[in-house]
Formats: sequence, C-alpha cells, structure tokens
Amino acid sequence: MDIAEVAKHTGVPASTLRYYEKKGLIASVGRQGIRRKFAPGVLDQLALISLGQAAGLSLDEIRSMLLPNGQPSIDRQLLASKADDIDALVKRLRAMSRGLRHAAACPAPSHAECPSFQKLLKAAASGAIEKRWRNTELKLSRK
Amino acid sequence: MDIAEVAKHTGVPASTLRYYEKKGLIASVGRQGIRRKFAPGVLDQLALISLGQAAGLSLDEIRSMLLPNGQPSIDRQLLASKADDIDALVKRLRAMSRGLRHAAACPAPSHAECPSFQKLLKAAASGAIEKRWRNTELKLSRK
DNA sequence: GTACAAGTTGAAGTCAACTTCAAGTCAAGG
DNA sequence: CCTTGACTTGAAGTTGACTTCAACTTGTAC
Repeated sequence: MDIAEVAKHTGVPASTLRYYEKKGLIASVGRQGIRRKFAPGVLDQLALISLGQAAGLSLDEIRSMLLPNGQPSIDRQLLASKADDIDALVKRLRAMSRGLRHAAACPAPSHAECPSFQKLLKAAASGAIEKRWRNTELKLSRK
Repeated sequence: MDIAEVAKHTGVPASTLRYYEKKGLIASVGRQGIRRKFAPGVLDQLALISLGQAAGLSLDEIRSMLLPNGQPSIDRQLLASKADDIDALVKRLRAMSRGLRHAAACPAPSHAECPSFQKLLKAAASGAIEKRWRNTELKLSRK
C-alpha cells in the first residue's frame, strides 16, 4: 500500500504517517523508487496507536509498548498497570458524566445549593490532587 | 486565601493559577496591596476545572461552561451532549482496558494470531475514524 | 516523452497548556 | 531601617503532536 492508501483507510493524514515513521512508531516495508510502501499490518499498528492515544498515552509511551515489528510487547505488568490507570480514569469519567447530567437536569437555581453536585465536586477535587495520572509508572521506560 | 494557600490546598501551582486567572477561568476577589486574594469558592472551581480536563475538555471549553461567578452554566443541552461524549469515551476506554488485560494475560506468542485481540483492534480502528472526538459540537461556542 | 498529480525532504510554524525568567513591589521581622 | 522572601508583571521558553512550506523527484496516463 502506498501512503495515500493507508491514509484513506485509516483517516490518518500522510503527514502524520511520515511523522510516525520518523518517530519509530511505524515502519514502511521499503520503497518503490522514492515512495514508501506499507504492509497491511500497519493498519493494525495505527489502530493500536489511536487506542493508546485515546487512553492518554504519549507517543513515546506507545512506542515503548510496541516491538519493532509493531506487535504489542509482552511487558505484562506494564500493560496491566496501564489497564488499572484506565479503569481509574473510567471511574472518574463516569462520575463526571453523572455530574453533567445532573447539572443539566437539576432545577436548583444554583448548583452551590445542591448536595449531590457538592458531592461530585468533592470527589473531583480528591481525584485532582493525584496530580497527573499519566507519567507515573511509565517513567522508567523513558530515556 | 492568598495564592500560595490555594496552591497548597489544590496542588495547582501558583503560576497555573495566575494563568487561569488571565484566561478567565477563575477570579480573585481583590488584592491586599498587590497580592491576589481568593475566595474559598475557587477551590470548587478548580475541582471543576480538573474534572473537565480529565474528561478531555480544553480550557476554553471549560470556561464556556462556567458563569463568571464560577458556577456551572445552565446550557443544559451542551452539558448533556458532553455527557454523551464522555459515555462514548468510557465505552472505548473500557474496551481498551479489557484489551490490555488480555494482552497481558494471553499466552499466544503473537497477538496477531489471537482472535479477541483482533476484535479489539478492529473496534479501535472503527472508533479512530471519528477523528477527534473533541472539538465537535462545542465549536459553536468558540469565538 | 512529456505533463502533472502525488510523492519526497528538512526545516519551520502552530497550538494548547503551562513554566521560567528578569525585574520589580511589598509586608513583616529583627 | 533594612533585609528577606513571597508575591507581582509581561515576555519568552518548553513540550508534544502535528501541519505547512518550499523545493524537488517520480510513477502513470495520455
């Protein structure tokens, strides 16, 4: 596949694909003349990358989870701990969603007077103190 | 409360508090001499801000949901649609978490050969096509 | 064989969200 | 009174993830 084909299939712009290649997240399988040729497996790699991004991973973190061939590495405890992070995030997000829906529906003139909104805020505050939930246990894998 | 006190209570650095004030996300209630004084309510505002960030909102988006006094605005359908976005993200994240846990546990030598991992990838890819899930319905509120 | 759309490069630009810096102000303690 | 340390400012710097640009090359259709 050439770069345009990959872009079309994945929605990832060609410029981004070149950028990813430079960063070492994907690899072309050679050139035809000067043009990159990609193996179809790159589509899976890109899916994995977008998945990682949705989960809040940086590109460097994502690369550290990929083997050179693009297959997920077997650093099992890293994977598991990342899954834990995501679960924690999911919990907070669901609280947020509930909170938003409540705010959208609550007839109270001021949310400051609403106990359930207060509870949401308190929960959010406690969560916020754990500074950035990213960049914690992955530090070791950074150069 | 002075800026250091707010920083200590919330974990948000003073530089960030000044930045947020410039951006219009929080407001001081005056000065003592040259120094900012904050009302205790700013703690709730900051909680709300961090909550919004965790949900993937930009600072501009968050500001658009706050009234000048820091209370959530009553644009109910905006709130509700954001909640929908968050629920969708939660769905993808839970898939991601399941996928990671599977990858961590799966004994297959290559995940390329594992059907459930394949399914995860396919789901991720389809989700990825909806380019940036942010900046969609909130565009109208941007200047 | 030539025109041209689509590819290539490295370098520079952009954007959000901060952080850092230099230079200055001020309140309080010794 | 004077030093010290926490605050102030605007401007510039940083980081990550891209995008855009200018200048160039090439595969493909006619």
